[in-house]
Amino acid sequence: MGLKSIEPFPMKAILVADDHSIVRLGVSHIISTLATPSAVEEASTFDEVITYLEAKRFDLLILDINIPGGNNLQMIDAVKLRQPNIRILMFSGYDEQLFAINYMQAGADGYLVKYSPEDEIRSAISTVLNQQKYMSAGTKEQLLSMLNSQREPVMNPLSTLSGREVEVMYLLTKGIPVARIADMLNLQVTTVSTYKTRIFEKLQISNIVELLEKVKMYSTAN
Amino acid sequence: MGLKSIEPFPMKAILVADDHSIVRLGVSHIISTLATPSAVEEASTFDEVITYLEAKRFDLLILDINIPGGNNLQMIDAVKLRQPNIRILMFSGYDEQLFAINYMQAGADGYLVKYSPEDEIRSAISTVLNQQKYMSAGTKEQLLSMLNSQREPVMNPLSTLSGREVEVMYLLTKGIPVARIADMLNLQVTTVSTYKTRIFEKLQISNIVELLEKVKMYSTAN
DNA sequence: GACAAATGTAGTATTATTACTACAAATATT
DNA sequence: AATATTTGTAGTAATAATACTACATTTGTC
Repeated sequence: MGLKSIEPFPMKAILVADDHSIVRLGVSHIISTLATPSAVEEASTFDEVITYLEAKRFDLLILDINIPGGNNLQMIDAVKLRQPNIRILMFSGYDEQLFAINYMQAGADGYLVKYSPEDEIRSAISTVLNQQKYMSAGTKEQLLSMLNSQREPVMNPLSTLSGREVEVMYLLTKGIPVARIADMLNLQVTTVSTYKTRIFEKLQISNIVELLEKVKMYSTAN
Repeated sequence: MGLKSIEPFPMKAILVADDHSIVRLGVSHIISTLATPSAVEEASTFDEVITYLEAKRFDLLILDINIPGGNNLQMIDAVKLRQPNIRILMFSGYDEQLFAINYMQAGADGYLVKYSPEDEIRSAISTVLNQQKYMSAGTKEQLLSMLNSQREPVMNPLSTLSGREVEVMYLLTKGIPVARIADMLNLQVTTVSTYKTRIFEKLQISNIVELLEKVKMYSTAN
């Protein structure tokens, strides 16, 4: 701790992607309190994220699931394609652990919900920056019980949905019509319709109102 | 400006209510950069807000519309009941100007969307703190055009529905398809469809999910 | 009481959604 | 490895929902 010119901890480059500026501000603020000195850039759309990734190397991307232009699992691939070694910490507004598992499997290094206390956010960022995986206690538990007994008694029906199905399910709960979902995910309308059918089958429901009930019932109680 | 003991600007007390801790952090950070020195408290549920309000006087409440335990217009009354002179700045994740008008009419002093740039958030907070109303350009415009045509007082849009419309609306919130509603009410499908269209027009919505939100927001059930 | 607006009702034409069906690729199971 | 499921994707045909339009009653207003 003497020589100014020798940096034992090289500056880390972090990209914070969220469409809410206060969230970016909060996250940047937390980052500024980390032991690791870091330079933060901010993006508010997924396109901006891509632009940044093509212009400069980053150590970590903190990515809001709901970012405009993104909002799907393919985001992970799109990011890793540009920078295979970047760390990705998903940052989500929903407590839905469901998403967590899917994104982790798709290659994310961590999944953090926005209502997590400040300390947890800080520790999640450090953890992922240090090349480790981060998972909230709840997510970890869910993953374990999932690996453990595959025939658990009371299973969360939402967890039986596949990645794509969860994406569509989420959009459906926002009241977005099938045609527009197809558009957003670059799929045929009939494809989305197939997902919808499968979702309804798996959850044993027959309309959006029931879908909202199910989601409320099984996702809030985390 | 010499005497330490004379405070020309007394400390303001601000309560930031949002279930996302980063948002609270970001807002607190912005507040700390204001000219007005302020003491910030944080709440993450509406119950906590009430508890705070009953314990201590606040100058300003920054309130997330979607806060757990709240999420409806009655929040305003609940707050003003405890502290009639408190200023309220609504902070919302949705851009929906619809909500804005409703909350302003219900007594809020400002309505701010979360994705607003930092400067706008800062200025909104100052504005409301200084006893003025804050509105985004878009909201202002909408409000004006609304006042122009007809200045009806705080109106519950649900109460503008006719008898038949209410019947259909109710069935719709149960997730019952149009065809079956027609059956139940012994009407033609197209008739029910017409009601549905009129309901959606009156409530300014475009799908069932939004219908449920409206009903939740305005139903006195809470 | 006259005229305007709101309400209850429905038809036609168009658009959106769903039911089936299919099939390759990825996973899981034996 | 061989076989069975699940998942991601989409086409065709059928069904449901909507946009417009229309019109006779109420209901409200000057």
